[in-house]
Amino acid sequence: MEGEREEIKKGPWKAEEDEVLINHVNKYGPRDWSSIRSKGLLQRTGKSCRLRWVNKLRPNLKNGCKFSSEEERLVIELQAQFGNKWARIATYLPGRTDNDVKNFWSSRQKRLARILQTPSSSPSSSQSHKNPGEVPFLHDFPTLEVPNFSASMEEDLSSKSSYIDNSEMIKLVGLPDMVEPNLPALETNLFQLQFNHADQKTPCMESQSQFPFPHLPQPQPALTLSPESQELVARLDDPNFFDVFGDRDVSQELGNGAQFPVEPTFFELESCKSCGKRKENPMTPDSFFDDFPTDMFDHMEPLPSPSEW
DNA sequence: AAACTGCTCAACCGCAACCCC
DNA sequence: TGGGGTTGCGGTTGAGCAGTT
Repeated sequence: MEGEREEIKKGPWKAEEDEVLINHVNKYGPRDWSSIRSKGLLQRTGKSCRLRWVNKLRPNLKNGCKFSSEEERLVIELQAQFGNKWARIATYLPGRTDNDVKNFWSSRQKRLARILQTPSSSPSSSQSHKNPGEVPFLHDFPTLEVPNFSASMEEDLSSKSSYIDNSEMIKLVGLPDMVEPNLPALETNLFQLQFNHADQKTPCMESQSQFPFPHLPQPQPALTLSPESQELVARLDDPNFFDVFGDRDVSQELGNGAQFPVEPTFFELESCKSCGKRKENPMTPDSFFDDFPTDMFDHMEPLPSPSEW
């Protein structure tokens, strides 16, 4: 109880504090956090010191870099696989912390929740969601239907013995894969894709390339689409495809029973995220996708969170 | 140009697991 | 083996920034 009398400093860290913390880690390694305070080095809790180190001071962190499209993909897929196990997910993203992943995911959730808000829904609905890892908007928007192709894929996949686990596969499949169904094994092409668009990358991509992504826990097999899904994919190229949505309000459309909200394409995300700006063109296919929440599909699975498995 | 809105990021809190005595 | 201390994790919050109106 003595310790409580000592003032515990909170709030933003100063450079001097960082320096002290770094020195401590250099001497003793990233441990004994509580001893930093007991030795009087810093008036911070061990917890706070650890957090500061892990989130900001640790070497090889990609501070200030937006998530690349590959990273986004990984997060989406790993979240579907592991649930809100941010620390675990972060281990697959070199240079990213669990906090980064958490923040990334939660901002996507917020964005999506806001986009899906209909006039009839309670304005506070998006704020009342206690668990961002779940699918709040599905509860709030009962008329939002699970996309047909997803359901059909479920059936389709369940009949294919090559898939490890039906429910898991459904979660792992992202639309970019469907848009580029001919991509062979995704994981093996990850870097190729990355380098193909290296000129659009933020500088931090260079450092990213120094840290090859470790293998995903479960490699994605080449995607096989159900006939319905393939038809849907084919329609993405159809100019009339966009007539389905036209200039209608997306949220209203969803409220009437969603057609099939579509995740931005891989390359759309690429150009959008890396430059950090939205496209101006009002209704190009790209901007069209841009107006959709990028994670709309990520939450369609009716299954409980994988963390409950 | 100012006000407003949304987004990102850093940090805190509570809880649970782990470790050590 | 139990208790206290430490560490790790996930959820949440708030400040500051950027974009939009």
